[in-house]
This record gives sequence, structure tokens and C-alpha cells, in this order.
Amino acid sequence: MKKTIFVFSSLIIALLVLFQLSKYSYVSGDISLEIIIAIIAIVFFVIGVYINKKTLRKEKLSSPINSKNIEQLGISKREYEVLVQISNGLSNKEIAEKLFVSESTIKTHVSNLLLKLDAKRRTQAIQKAKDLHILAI
Amino acid sequence: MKKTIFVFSSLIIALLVLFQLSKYSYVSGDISLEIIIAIIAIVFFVIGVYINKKTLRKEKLSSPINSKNIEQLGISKREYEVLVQISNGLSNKEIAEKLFVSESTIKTHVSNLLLKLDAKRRTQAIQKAKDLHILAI
DNA sequence: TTGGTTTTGGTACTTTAGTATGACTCCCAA
DNA sequence: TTGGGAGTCATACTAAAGTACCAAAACCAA
Repeated sequence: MKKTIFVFSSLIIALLVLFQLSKYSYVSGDISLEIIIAIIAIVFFVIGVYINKKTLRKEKLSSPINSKNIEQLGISKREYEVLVQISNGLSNKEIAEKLFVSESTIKTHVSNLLLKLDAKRRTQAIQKAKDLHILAI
Repeated sequence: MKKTIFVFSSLIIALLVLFQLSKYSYVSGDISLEIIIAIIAIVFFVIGVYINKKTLRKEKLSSPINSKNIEQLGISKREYEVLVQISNGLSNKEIAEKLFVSESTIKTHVSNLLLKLDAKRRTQAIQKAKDLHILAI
């Protein structure tokens, strides 16, 4: 939010300065109009590139998880938690400790996940889950 | 992104109107000049956004794999091939068939990979490899 | 040609992963 | 209030995965 305000403020100030310059040149005739326009064009071009790069970076960071696919596959809340931990590279034992349940429980969840994702292995499950956008890429 | 462009355009137009209003009280200056400048600004801003989006799309398609990290970790060409197949969710047996070697060979490669990537499991290796940008994310 | 790395492969072993099955509790909607 | 899904856990098993150690080609640069 602060950044946005800063960017907008800078933009407005830049615009102001440019207007003043153009006005000045119009009166005194020192600087040619074409140069002013060229500068304005370049400045706004650069601003466009900059803004675009910023917003794209944000889009990349925010993972677009498709919760519809999770539902459609019938993956429960707990199963999804396990799936996330699998994709983080944890073993069944480690997941069990992290979620405060037994390893047997995790094995059950994993088996169900493999069925629902139509995968033979956990590595394949990771791949399929990412293809379905139900895991952050 | 569309929103950003719209907001900026509106802002610039609003600014222009304000300038015109304030100007009317002082000098009966050139109205069309400022409008032209504003249009140029908007147009070049949009062009900047558009150009940037195009170039970024190209960068995205060519996976930004950091080959330096591969070298620094001492991962050989063959090992890297195996790593790619692991991340695709294949089993050792399947990788062996795909690369026309025995499963023993793949196991050796995998063990070496786990050592070099400082991972305990293949799933963890996938994670670490992606963090190091040596695998397409 | 020599020496080091890569790639390959094997055996023997331990550890995880995954399957199948059954059972118990909890909760929620019909 | 009852049936069903979700979550839990256990046992017993099979299948992969991974480790350790060794060794022989193949390749490549000095």
C-alpha cells in the first residue's frame, strides 16, 4: 500500500515537472517541443515496463491454487495437509510427527491420496498435483 | 494489470482536467498541447507494459535453469538426467528402462544425487533442486 | 599413454513406502 | 437417532528405495 502511494506520487510529480517544462519551453522557446515529447514518451515507457514487472512478480509469488480440483478429486482437508508435506520432501514418519498422529495414519492418507490422484508413487503424486494446480508450483 | 492501466489512465486524465481548470483562470494557454502530451504519455505507458509482457513471456517459456548450480554441486550429465526423471515421478525401474541401463545403475546415480543435494529422500531432492533452480519449477 | 572422472553394473543389506484389511471414534446431516 | 464420511490406528505383508562396497569399462584431458 505504501509502495503504491509512493509510485503514484512519483508519477504525478513527474507529470507535473514535465508539464512545467513544456510550459516553460513554450514561453521561452529554449527547449524544443519535440524533445519534451520524446522525454515524456521515454519516461512513461519506462514506467510502464517497471509497473508491469512489479505486478507480474507478485502474480508469480501468489500461488494460484485451484481448490475446485481438490474438491472434485474428493481430497479431504487432512489428506491435503499430508499432500503438502509430501511435496515438501518429508517422510511418512516426519509427517506423522509434524501432524501429531501415528505413521499408520499417514500411510492411510497417502494411500488414499495416491488413489485419488491416480498415482503409483508419491513423486508422481507431486507431479500430478502440480499439474492440477492444487499445489503451489 | 488491466486495472492498473485503467487507474493510471484515469488519473492522468483527471490531472489534465485539473490543469486545464486551473489554467483557465490564469492564461488562456494551449489546451490541445497538453492533451497531446497526456495521450502520448498514456500510449507509451501502455506500449511499455505490452513490450515487457511479451519479453517476459519468452523468458518464461525457456526454463531459467541455473546451470552454474549444477556444476558447483558436481552433478554430472547422467545424474542430472536421472534427477529430471525423478522429478517427473518415475520409479528407479522406469528410469532404468527409459535410459537403457540397469536399475543398479540408477540406484547408484540416485544415491550420488542425494549426497550432492544433501537430501534424504528423492522427494526432498526434488524440492532442493527446484529451490536451486536446477529443475524447471 | 597415464590418471582421474564418469558411467556402468553387481551383491547384500536396511529402511521407507505402499497395500490390504479391519476396527474404533467423532461429527454431521437426513 | 442413525447412517456415512472423516480421521484415527494397528497388523501383516509386498514392493520400492536407499546404503555400502566393490569393480570394470569408457572417456577425456594432460
